[in-house]
Amino acid sequence: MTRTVSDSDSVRRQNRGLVLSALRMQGAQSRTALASLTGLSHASMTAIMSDLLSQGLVAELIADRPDGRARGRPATFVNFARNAAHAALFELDVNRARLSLIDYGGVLVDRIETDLTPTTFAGIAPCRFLSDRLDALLARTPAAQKTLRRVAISVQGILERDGRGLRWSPIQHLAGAPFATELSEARGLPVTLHKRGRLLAEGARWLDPALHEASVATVFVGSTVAMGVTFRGQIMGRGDEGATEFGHMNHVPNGALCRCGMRGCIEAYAADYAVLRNAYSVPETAPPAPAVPAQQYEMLMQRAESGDRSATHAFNLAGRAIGFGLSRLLAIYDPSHILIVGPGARALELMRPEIDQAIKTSLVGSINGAPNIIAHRDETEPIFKGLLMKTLNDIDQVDFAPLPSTERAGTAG
Amino acid sequence: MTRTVSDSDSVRRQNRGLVLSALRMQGAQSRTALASLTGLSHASMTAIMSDLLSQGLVAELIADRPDGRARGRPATFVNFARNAAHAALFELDVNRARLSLIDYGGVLVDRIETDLTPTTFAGIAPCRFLSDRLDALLARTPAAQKTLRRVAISVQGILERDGRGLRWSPIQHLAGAPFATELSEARGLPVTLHKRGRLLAEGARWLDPALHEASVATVFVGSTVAMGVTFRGQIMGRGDEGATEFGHMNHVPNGALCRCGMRGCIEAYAADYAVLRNAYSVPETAPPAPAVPAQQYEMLMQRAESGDRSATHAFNLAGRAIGFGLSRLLAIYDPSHILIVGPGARALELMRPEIDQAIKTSLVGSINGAPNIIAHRDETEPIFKGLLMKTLNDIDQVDFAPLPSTERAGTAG
DNA sequence: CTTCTTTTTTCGAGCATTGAAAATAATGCT
DNA sequence: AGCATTATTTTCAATGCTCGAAAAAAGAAG
Repeated sequence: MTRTVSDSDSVRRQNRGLVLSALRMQGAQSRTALASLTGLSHASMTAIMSDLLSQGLVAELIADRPDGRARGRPATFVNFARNAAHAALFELDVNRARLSLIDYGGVLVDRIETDLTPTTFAGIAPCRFLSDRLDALLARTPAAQKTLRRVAISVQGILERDGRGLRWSPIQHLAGAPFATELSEARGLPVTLHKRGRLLAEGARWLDPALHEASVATVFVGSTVAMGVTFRGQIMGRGDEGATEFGHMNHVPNGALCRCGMRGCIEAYAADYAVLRNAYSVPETAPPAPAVPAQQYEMLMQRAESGDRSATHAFNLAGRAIGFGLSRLLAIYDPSHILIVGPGARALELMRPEIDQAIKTSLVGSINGAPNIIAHRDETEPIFKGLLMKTLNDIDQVDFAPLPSTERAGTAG
Repeated sequence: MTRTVSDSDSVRRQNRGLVLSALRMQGAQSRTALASLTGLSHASMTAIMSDLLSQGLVAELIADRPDGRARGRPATFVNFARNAAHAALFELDVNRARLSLIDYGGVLVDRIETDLTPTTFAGIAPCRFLSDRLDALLARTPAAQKTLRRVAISVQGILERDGRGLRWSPIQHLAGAPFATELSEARGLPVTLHKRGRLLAEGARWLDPALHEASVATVFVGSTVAMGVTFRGQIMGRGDEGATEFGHMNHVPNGALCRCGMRGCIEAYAADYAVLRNAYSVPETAPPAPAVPAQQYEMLMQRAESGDRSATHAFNLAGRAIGFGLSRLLAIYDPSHILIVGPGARALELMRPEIDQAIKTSLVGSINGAPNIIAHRDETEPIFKGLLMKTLNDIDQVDFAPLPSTERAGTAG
């Protein structure tokens, strides 16, 4: 249970959070619209909004858009004050690092990309690498230096239980390095680490509003296989839950060699390197390629789509691995939707027959029916969007929340 | 998200719930003790307690136990008023139905047991069956008739999404029958259906206080294989989440025939009938026995414990199935403890080597280390305890909660 | 210039929490 | 027996939040 005492302060926080969420979700709104969106009374809306305005978190928009037939008093829209805060978002991948600067309104301000190789972090300490990019980014937008409140990093792998480091990562030389803590101390800013799967879960809700309240498993298929889950629109827990190691769920005991060093993982059948390996009849115990060029993977899909036998076979094996993984997932957690994202999403139709077949062999799949499996063809947006929304939400609810008391709009004195 | 507006009413409910939970967990307490247990101020404690007293939910105990060296004003202990409510709890099993009458204090008042056969519910409608037992029970304790507030039923199988019925159940002729709704209408009482796995999750927290805040997967091994999960002391969702179909997770494609009709389920290797089948070298595609006498299962364990080859082999196969199931579970959800309960708990040591072996082959198991696997030798208590606590909690928070306003202790007039 | 319409703010009431002070109820010492 | 001591409960006044209703504000329509 671990519930905690509730008082009038927690009431205000709850309702303030409600308002901010509504604003994040629906964009600029009038106070009246927000009141009905959140269910709060107009009176409370006024009070909360005057708090937010005096804190500088939101700003009133000038009604430059008189939409013709407006009868009564025109509504003043409010929205996030873009300059109230900035955040730096790193996305670390096996072969690329991307750093984005966003403002409090969620707008992308600037972006830097850097290629990574398996030896990058052997040559430079991860903290140093990140710090350098951050300097470069801030040099181009000096105004953001003062308002930068958070650094968030998307990583792959297994996090420490305290979320401050990595126990294992497919990105070489990253595990064990306390770069988040170091960077945090060097900059005097909160630096958070986010497992990719968790961000997939977060991002999926924002990609398709219809899924915002649903239970969704989002599967990334590409250089790795990852999964995040939401449960009726919520992500379990505060930490890095909602993330799974789906890609490293065992598919076949003692099976194909995975990049993680284990054998028989789903990833070892369904990630790009695995499909490639199978398409070219390389023994499945051969060491996985460190990185597969996007073109090569694309070409393989084309070959399979045009009927090439060995390519088709490779995608069938991938589908079978994912299918049995999903079938096993269903025994534990039964989502209403399964979203496939990443480069491999394009190959869903190649894999679907095997996926369907595998799900049919499970009790839950056959009783409850297979969930909707949908491809979302977008390699990075779910992760970026998830990272962005998670970070803005942290700023909303953590950084800007604990102000103890605020002066109300002057009570006539 | 789906959060809702908070007001002073929700504050009171939250804190009231806190007090009741503390009382359920720790037993009779003084107001002062409850205040420090919940974190509420003494003043609030007085207010909440006078609410509860005037509603008749709790009663003050007469301090019949003057414990010697008590210095100041002696504390008056409060506890649940046992006669404030009663509940009837059905536990439906493949071969037994048990009905317990409990009071609001959680004390078992009376109990009726009935054997079931695969044809029981072919001969009598489930609603009728339940209603008859309930009449018999109430006839023996007429005082409970007026205060009976809820009927709760523990079942096995897959529930409808609305939780009002069963889609599938190993108990013959139970799926599809709307007995919960019928019984509810016939009696004018709320009747709730609970999946066994969910109750395992609920019950595990109460069996061992140390696990109350942990993430636990509780596995029942016996005539079926079931699992419930808690996450940092919480059970996901309001409905029947927290339950899984672990027993029907696929272990080997196209493998042994399961009672559910599918092939290769974990249950088809690890339930009592499966171990029996393997120990006697019956083909694994042979139809499962409808029910295995407890004695026969016990004997099998004894044989294995004393070294009998075929018996040992059968338990090894069971361990392997459970082990791979757990290894696959770990990829999705990583509990700190795994509790094995039910008749098969005694066989844990026979299965442990294979379980450990299987977990070692998974990435999460090898990075994070295997979770603590503990046997809890108690066939029915986790389920009963879970059903009891869940139902009492429902009475606390649902039945007794929505009273709109209560008179405070008279403000000097 | 007045009337209508819609949005926003103000006002008073109601509730729940809290810390501090007061009341209560027993024991221990003189 | 009487008074000091000690621990538990209750009372009191202050604070903060929400809410409904009424008032104020800001344009559009006639």
